[in-house]
Amino acid sequence: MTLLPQPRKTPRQARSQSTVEAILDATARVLAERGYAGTNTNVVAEVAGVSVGSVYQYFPNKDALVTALHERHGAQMRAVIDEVLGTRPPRSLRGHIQAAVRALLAAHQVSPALHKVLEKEFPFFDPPKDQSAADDGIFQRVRDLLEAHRAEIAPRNLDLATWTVMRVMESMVHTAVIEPPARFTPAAIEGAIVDVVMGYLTAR
Amino acid sequence: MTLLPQPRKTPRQARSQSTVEAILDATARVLAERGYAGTNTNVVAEVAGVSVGSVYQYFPNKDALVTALHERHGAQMRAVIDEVLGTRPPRSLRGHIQAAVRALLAAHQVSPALHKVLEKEFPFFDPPKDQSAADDGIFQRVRDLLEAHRAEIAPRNLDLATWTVMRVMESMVHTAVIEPPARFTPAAIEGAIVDVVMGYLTAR
Amino acid sequence: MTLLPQPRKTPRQARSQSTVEAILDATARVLAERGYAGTNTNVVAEVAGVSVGSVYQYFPNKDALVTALHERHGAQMRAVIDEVLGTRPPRSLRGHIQAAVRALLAAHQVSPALHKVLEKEFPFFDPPKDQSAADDGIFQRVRDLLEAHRAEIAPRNLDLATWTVMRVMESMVHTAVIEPPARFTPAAIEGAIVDVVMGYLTAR
Amino acid sequence: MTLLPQPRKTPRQARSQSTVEAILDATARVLAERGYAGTNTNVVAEVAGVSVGSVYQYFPNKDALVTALHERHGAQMRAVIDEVLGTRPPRSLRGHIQAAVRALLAAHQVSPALHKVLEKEFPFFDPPKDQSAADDGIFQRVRDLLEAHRAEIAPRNLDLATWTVMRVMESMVHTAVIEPPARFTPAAIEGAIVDVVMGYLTAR
DNA sequence: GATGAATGAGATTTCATTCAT
DNA sequence: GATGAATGAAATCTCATTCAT
Repeated sequence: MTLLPQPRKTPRQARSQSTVEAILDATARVLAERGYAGTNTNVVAEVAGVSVGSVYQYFPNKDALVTALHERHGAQMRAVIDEVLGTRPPRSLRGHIQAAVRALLAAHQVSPALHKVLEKEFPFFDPPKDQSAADDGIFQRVRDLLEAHRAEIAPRNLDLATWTVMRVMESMVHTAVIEPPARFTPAAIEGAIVDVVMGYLTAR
Repeated sequence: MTLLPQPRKTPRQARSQSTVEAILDATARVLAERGYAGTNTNVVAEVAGVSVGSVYQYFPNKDALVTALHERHGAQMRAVIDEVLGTRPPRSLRGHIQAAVRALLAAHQVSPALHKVLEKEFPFFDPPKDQSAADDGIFQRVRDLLEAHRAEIAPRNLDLATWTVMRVMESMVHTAVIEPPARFTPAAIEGAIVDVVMGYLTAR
Repeated sequence: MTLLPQPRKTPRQARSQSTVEAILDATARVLAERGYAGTNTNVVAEVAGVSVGSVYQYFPNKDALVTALHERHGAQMRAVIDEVLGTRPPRSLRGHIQAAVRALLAAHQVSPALHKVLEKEFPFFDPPKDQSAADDGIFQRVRDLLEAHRAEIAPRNLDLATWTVMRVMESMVHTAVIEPPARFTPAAIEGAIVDVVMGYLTAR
Repeated sequence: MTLLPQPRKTPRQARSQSTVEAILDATARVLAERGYAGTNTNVVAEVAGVSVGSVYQYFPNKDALVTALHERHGAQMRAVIDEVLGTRPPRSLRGHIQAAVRALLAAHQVSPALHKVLEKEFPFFDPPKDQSAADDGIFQRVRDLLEAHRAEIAPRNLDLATWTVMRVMESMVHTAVIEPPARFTPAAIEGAIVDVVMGYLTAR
């Protein structure tokens, strides 16, 4: 695959900081409203209230915009998980899983249209989950949780279990956001996701 | 929602049949190699060894190409599931789930790159889950399986359980294909997916 | 340095042959009238009476246009020399040199403005004179001439003499075309160039 | 013809002096490395280690940069010739020509890449040969040389001879720098250039 | 039916220049 | 004086689609 497009330069002055924010926010809005194909740098610049040139001042090309948004989204999701699992006093295993699923679902409700585009249209810019340092942190968090409840859980390979739990949560949340089935209530879906994770962890 | 783009005409002659096949195969290859954004009708025509004009003879526009490809893929996946679940003599519940997961994973090994593109773009039980007859068929197959094992399974809402099982299988197979974690063997991953489904179904 | 930009595809049909000609002629006119900086693909297309797309059908980028023109120019100049030196019955050495200089100067009078641009603005696209096969032919022609008059000429290294004669003729013709000094008549300049070449060849 | 772009202001302070030098040096480097088309003010500023704004402090526009550079180069070349021809005690005619050719070739070895760009763009005895006082000076120097050796030389029109000698030297030095033929040694090439000039001057 | 040259709207991208800080 | 973020006109280039042959 190709390298992830990188931001062209890191802004130092306050003015450009806010320009970058404005550009990313505009990208999010345009992407959510018009999809990837309908998104172009001129519209992004216009919505951001800057000139096209400014977009290219900070992002070498269109895809770098989407990549940056992806990263921002990933960071937000990681923060959500991190906060939920770091709760004191500690909850039960099911309590933690449920809280995490609920928080993830909630985080995706903010701008479901954006997430649809982001998750559906950009397989290739998804930074590989395996090596990223940021992801390692969250991996460790989840692993610690399983370790703390080792007595209750069935899977013996904790690394594999951690990977599986994370992937199930992530992919099921995406599924629920991208193709919400009309016949089931959000609560029912949330419950199902929690049941899947708990079923796996506490299997007979 | 707009209607799905339809093939412009249904070819009858053998020559046209093979032209359509060649175009679809080329679309698959190009999509796999260059991603959605990098795919264009001229390249597809070239790879297919036909002229652009011929592509437009059979497909009204670019999206119809991808749609048709996706339908072909969906049909293949449905056939796989259909065959596995229709096995006589019947297997155990776990036997069926395991066979289905294994068959899906195997089907995806043929051209993982293509599936990466195709399934992020369109989950493979598409088109639109709720109405499609084809999907209903597979949904019913899975529901029948759960019904037959109703005594062994925990979830009481069979519709929700069917949806959940299908989504978990689909999304986890995608995950395994799209971001195969190097540290786990394919067999371990397959086992984990089966454990997730079975854990959910046979929770305490 | 970088590779020379190559034509994107070689046209086969008669229609596209004439399109390519039209594009090159338009490039020549625009380049002559507006210089390199003032030349852009849209104007070239417009002057050629085709769409921009057609320009890019045959030339991968703007520079390829200029390169192609360069090559056409080089081929024309080589043809001129070739014809002059191939004359029967053979002239005297001075007769040949004078005919060649005169022919080169005449060839450059057709579109001096174009040649100014072509020679002044495009150092890097000048195909290296040393290895090119086309140039070898002309080199040999000149060398044969010197060989035939070996008795009359001073330089003993015929290869070096050939190179020197060719370079002097070429560069002095360019100089005369690009910066014609107002105080000397064309005939005087032509005479001076011939004197330079002959002086070198028949030095004491 | 338009007037040559002039530097916006003449810097007096030492700091400004060195800024201007830095900008010109950067222009030279960028021009040498990326050619005229690849040169832009932002890159020049960056390489010079100053801001774009500072470039515009001293040069009204991009072309003024190249013009200034060219003037610097021309002045250097003129100084070289001037020094060589002003030598005391006087040498023979051939001695002077040879010294001039050698000095010019040496001066060009410093940064051949820069000279490739610069001199195709602007011959080094520019700006406009006919009027410029600076050029008149060097023209006069050469003319004086020929005058001093009038008895030995063939051409009777000394103005034309001076023009011719200057153009031959200039264009052959360019050729030698821009397309150095690998099969001839630098000494052989230098010899050939001297032979050309001397052959012309001392023809039978 | 098949071809592929031609189209041209519209996208991406560049860069000389300005001007608020 | 110096800075460099911002500008935006104008350039380059792409590609879905058409249609004469």
